[in-house]
Amino acid sequence: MPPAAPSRRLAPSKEIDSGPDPFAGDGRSHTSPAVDVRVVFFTLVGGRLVVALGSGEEGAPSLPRGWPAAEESLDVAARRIARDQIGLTDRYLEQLYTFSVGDDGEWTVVITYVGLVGPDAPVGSAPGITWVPLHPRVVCSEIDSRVIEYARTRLQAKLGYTTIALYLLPAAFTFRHLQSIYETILDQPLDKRNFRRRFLATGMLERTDQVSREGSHRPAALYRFRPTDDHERYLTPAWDEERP
Amino acid sequence: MPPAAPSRRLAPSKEIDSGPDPFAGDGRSHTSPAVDVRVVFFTLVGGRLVVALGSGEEGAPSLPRGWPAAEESLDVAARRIARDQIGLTDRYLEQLYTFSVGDDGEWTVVITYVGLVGPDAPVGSAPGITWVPLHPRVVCSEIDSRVIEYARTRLQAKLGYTTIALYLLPAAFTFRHLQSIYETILDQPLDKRNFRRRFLATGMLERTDQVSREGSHRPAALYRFRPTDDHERYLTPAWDEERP
DNA sequence: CCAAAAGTGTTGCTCGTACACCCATGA
DNA sequence: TCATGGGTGTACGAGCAACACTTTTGG
Repeated sequence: MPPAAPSRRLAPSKEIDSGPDPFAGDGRSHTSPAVDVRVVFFTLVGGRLVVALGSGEEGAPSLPRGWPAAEESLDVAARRIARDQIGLTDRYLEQLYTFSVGDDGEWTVVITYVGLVGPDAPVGSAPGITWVPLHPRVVCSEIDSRVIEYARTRLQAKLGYTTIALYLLPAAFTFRHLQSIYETILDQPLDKRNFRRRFLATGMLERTDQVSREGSHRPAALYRFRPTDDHERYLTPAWDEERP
Repeated sequence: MPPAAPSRRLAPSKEIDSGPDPFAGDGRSHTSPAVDVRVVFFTLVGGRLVVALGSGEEGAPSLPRGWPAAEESLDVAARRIARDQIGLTDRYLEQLYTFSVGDDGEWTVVITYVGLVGPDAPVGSAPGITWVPLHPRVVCSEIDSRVIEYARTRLQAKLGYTTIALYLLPAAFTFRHLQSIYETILDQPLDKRNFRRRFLATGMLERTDQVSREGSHRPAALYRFRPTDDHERYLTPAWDEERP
């Protein structure tokens, strides 16, 4: 790869380590970009993965977004956006990626989050939010579209080594339900017996004494996740949390 | 979990989806935080993992940092910082995490990167940069210290399912050398035969016809990585790349 | 010939996968 | 009694971990 031309030097490079001070130097009022936070919230509706979209500037669908309040932590800002715009109080939410967009003079650093909600949450009750299926295609901006696609990829990967599927389920659920979530997100069929065995082997599930009676067939036992919270968090640090 | 008190409303919450416009609303000149980019560069020196530190505001050691130039992409900014401050032109570099710090009125969004350099790079030639071992402790700010620790954790994890060790090695290396890198970073001894077999099984290595003669014992064959670049990149997208 | 690191195979176990039938229920 | 999904066990193969001795060189 070419060693990034030494020409264009918009930021002072002499300072080995001056603290960030974007208002110093040149005459411009700010060299600092805008900062916006966007959340990609998934849930499952009718066996399809759907994402929450609001309506953007000209009514075009776009990811719910906002900017952090003064000195507000990013995680808190993301949760606030989820609460105010989608109506979700507290669900799985994880930072995804940060990048900058800056073609048209609107220079913005975008911090993205992925979230998951289950059917117990009031999906559908937020005004201005529509939940749209990922297949065959989500119509939105190019950038939002790539963010959503990346979020889905990460979700898929993470399903392999965590139990975040928990967040897509109601408190009690059948094995069939659990399996269908994996099948939907991984987009491949799974063997019923192997799935059941492996999941039981983890010891994360607890069989309740209730059953699900629906349809003219044998009722299914309802399970729930054992209340050990060592799911989810894996590599993501707990920084930037809950600074009131 | 408590549903995040509805009190504190520092940012306007009425807007369902106004685009980011940090200069709107209140009378303050900017609600937008400063943005700074910090890089955590690791290498191995004498079998120890070391990190590149510059000297910060009051001469205290701190991670090399800077802020992105106007409309400069974050990845490009991180590479520029690595080049200008540490003297590394092009090495492994990956986004780590973004968080905000904002206690003292200095409100800053910090985007962190992890990088790796091998012994072929001019480590030690950059003025103002010192490479300090991670053990027993790195003396620097609390925040930088946590960033470094998280970077190390991620590096460890990633060593398991990628071949980023490649970036810590010279072009040709012995099996012992390769293994010692894994042992250093994972901080555990590995079985010589199993290690060799598994690594050979991946087909990523190529035996050269050269040997390493050092010490009064049998010379070791030198290997190199086969030039297939499907190492490293796994989940991290290629956004935000090389926008000149 | 001695020290010191390089190099090499086999075995048992664990885990994942493939696969087919009986069970309980409502209609 | 029939249709429908719920629930169960086994056998094979791949891959990983444990483990010790011979080889090649320099001094």
